Amino acid sequence: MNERQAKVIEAAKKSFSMFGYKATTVDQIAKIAGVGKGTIYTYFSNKEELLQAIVRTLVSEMRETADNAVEPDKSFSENLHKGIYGILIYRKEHALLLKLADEVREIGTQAAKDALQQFENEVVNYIKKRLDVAIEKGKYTDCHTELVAFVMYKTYISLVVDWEKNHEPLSNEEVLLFVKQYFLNRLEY
Amino acid sequence: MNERQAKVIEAAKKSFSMFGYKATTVDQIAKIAGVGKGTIYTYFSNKEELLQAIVRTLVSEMRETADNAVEPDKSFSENLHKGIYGILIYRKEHALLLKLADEVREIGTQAAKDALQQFENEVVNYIKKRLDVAIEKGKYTDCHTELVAFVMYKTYISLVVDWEKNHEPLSNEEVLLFVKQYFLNRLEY
Amino acid sequence: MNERQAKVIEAAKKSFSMFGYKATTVDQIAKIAGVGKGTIYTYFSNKEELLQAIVRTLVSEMRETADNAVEPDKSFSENLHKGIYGILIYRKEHALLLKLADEVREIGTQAAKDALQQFENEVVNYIKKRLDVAIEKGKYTDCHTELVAFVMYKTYISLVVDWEKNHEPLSNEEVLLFVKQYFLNRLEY
Amino acid sequence: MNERQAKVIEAAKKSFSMFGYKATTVDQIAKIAGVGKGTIYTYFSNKEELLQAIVRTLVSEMRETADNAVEPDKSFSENLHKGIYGILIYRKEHALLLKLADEVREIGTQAAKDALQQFENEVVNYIKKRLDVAIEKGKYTDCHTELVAFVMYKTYISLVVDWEKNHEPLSNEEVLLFVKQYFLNRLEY
DNA sequence: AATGAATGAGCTTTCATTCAT
DNA sequence: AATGAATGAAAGCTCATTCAT
Repeated sequence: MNERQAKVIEAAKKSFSMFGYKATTVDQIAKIAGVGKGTIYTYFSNKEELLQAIVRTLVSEMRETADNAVEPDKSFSENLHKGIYGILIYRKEHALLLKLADEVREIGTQAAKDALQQFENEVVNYIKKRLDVAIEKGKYTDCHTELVAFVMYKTYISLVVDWEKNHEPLSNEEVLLFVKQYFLNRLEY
Repeated sequence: MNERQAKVIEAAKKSFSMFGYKATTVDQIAKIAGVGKGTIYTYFSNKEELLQAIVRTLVSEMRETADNAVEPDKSFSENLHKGIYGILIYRKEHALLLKLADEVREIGTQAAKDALQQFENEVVNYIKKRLDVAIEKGKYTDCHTELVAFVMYKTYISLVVDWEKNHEPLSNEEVLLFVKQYFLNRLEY
Repeated sequence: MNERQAKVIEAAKKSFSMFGYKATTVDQIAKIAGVGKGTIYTYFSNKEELLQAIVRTLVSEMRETADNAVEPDKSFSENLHKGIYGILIYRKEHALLLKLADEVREIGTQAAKDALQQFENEVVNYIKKRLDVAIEKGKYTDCHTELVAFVMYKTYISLVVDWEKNHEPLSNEEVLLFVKQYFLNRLEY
Repeated sequence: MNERQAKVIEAAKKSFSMFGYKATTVDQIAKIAGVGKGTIYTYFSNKEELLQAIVRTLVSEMRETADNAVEPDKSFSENLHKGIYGILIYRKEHALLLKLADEVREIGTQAAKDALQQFENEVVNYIKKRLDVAIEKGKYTDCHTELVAFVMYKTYISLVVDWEKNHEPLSNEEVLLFVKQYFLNRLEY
C-alpha cells in the first residue's frame, strides 16, 4: 500500500462518509485525494472494488484492535469494557461501515455485503460468547444471549454514532456508564 | 389527495423502501404505480417533493396513532405501552423513514431533512416527557431523560427493524418484554 | 419503425460507413441524425444493438431484392445477371456490410457476427446452386463450385466497392461485362 | 533497428492483425513485446508512427522479394508466377496490410494512408506492366489492363486471405491453378 | 535508456425533467 | 389531465501519452 493509494482510500472514506456510496462520484474522490481520476483506476479496477478495499481495511483494523484488547487473565466485565473501549477508537470508521452496510445491502455486490455482515456478526458473537460464559458461571441472569448481545451492540452504536448527529457527543466514560447501568447491572463483578 | 396521487405515493414508498431514494428511478415508480411518468410530475414538481410528501404523510399518520393511543386517565406505564404498541403497527413505514433519513441527510434539501428530523424528535420527545413525569412522581430513577428516551427509541428500532434482517422476526410481545426488562424495570407500576 | 428511429439508423449507417463502428461515437450519430443523444437509447439499448439493427435491416432488404430478381422460367445466366443487377442497387449498403463484417469479427458479439456471416453465406450459396445446376445440365465446366462462387462474389465486390476507392466508378454494364468475360465465358447461353 | 525495436514491431504486427489498429492498446503491445510501455515511446513518438513503421517495413520487405523474383531473361508468365509465388510467402503480412488499409483510410493521418496505398499501387502496377508487355507481344488479349491487374490482385487476396476465414486454407498450388484458369488462360506461353 | 505510475480527454450509458400530443 | 418520447447533464470507465525515477 503506497502513499498515493492511501490518499485515495482516505479520500474515499471521507466522501463515502459524507455522501454515501452512490452519491459519491469518482471525480470527487480524485479531487479530495489530490490525484487524477485515472489514478484511482490504477489501483482499483472499479468504484466497487474501492469500496471493498475500504471495508476490508476497516474490518481487519477493528478486529485486530478488539482482539488485542482482550486479556484472557482478566474477568469478563473487564474484558468487555476493554473490548468496547478498543472499538471506541474507531467511532468514525464505525459510522462509515454502518452507512455503507445499509446502502450496499441494495446495490452492492455479494462480496461487499458479506464483508460487512461478517463484521457485525463477529462483534455480536464476541459479546454473546462472553455473556454465555458469564451465565454459565452464574454471574449473569439467563437470557436470550444473542438478542441481548445484538441490542447491546446496537445501543453502543446509537450512543456513539447516532446521538451526536443532533447532540453534543458523549464522552467515552458516559457511554460506558450507560451500558453498565442498563445491560451490565445484573452482572456481579 | 386523489386516487392517482395515492397510487404514486404508495409506489414510491415501496420502491424507496427496497432500493433507497437515489437508486429509485422515476420510471420505476411510474411502472409500479401503473401511471405514466409524466403524471408524477403533474402532482409533484420533482422527485424530492415526492419524498417530502411521503415523509409528511407518514409522520402525520404515526402522530395521529400515537396521540389516539394516549388516554389521560390511564397510568404512565399503561400509556407508554399503548403508545409503543401503536407505533408497532408502523414497523415497515418506520424502516422506510430510517433509511431515508440517513440518505437524505447528505443529498437532500433542507426541507426534506427537516421533515424527517421532526418525526424522530417528536417520538423521542413523547417518551422523554413521560419519563419526566414519572420521575417527578418518584416512579422512575432520575436520569438523563432525553438520552434514555433516545436509546429506548433506537432499541425499539433495533428490535423490530434491524433484528429481522438476519433473524426470525420478534413478536410484538417479545419486543415489549425486552423493553420492559431493560428500561422499565425500575419503574413502579 | 417511426421517423425518428429511421433518422437514427440512417445517421448510424452513414457514420459507420465513413468511420467504422469503433471510431463512430454515439454523439456523432446523434448530431448527424439531428436528435438528442438520449433519444438513441430510447430505441436501441446500446451501441451494439444499433449495429445489429442496421445489419438485420440491410440483410433482409438485400435478400428480398435478390429473391424477387429470380424468375424460375428464365435461363440460368439470365437469372444470374438479374440477381447480380438486383444486388448492384445496394452498392453502398454492401460496402458498409463489408466494413462492419471485418471490424465486428474482432470486437462484436456473436449475434452481430452471425448476422453478417449469414448474409455472405447466402449470397455465395445462391451463386453456387446456380453453378451446380448449370454444370448438371452440361452448360458449365465442372469445377469447385463453392470456391468459384466465392471468388465471383469477391470479384463483384472488388469491382463495385474497392475499385472506386481510387478510380472512377465503373458503370453497371462494365461490371457485368467483366464478370461475363472471366467467369461466364464457358457458359453456353 | 535494434533488438528491442524489432520486438515491439513484431508485437504490434501480431496485435494489429488480431484486433485491428484502434482496438489494440499500447499496453497490449508492450506486454506482448515484453517491454515497458514507455519503451515504445522511446522509439516511436506515438501509436500512429508505430503503424507507419510497420507498414514501411512490410512494404519494403515485400517489394524486395518481388524484385528478386523477377528474372529479365525468363518469359512473362514465368516471371508472373515467380512474382506471385514470392508474394505468397507474405500471406499473413498481407492480411494485416489489408485490415489496416481499411481502418486507416478513415481514422489515420495522410502519412499512414499514403504508405499503405503506395503498396497496393506497386503490386497492381507490377502486374499491369507485365500484362501490357504481353499484349504488345500479342500474347494476351487486349483489355483494360489496370482493371484486370486490380482484379487479379484482389482475387489473389480472396483466395489466400478471405477464403480461409471460413474454410480450409488452399495450398499455394491450388491458388496458382485458379489464377491460371481464370485469368491467364488466354495467355500463350 | 527503460520503466510504469499518473493523467485527463473522451467514450458509453443513465435518468430526472420537459413538453408536444 | 395524462402521457411517454425526447433530452442533455452528469456518471463510470478507458487508454494514448507524459514524466519522475
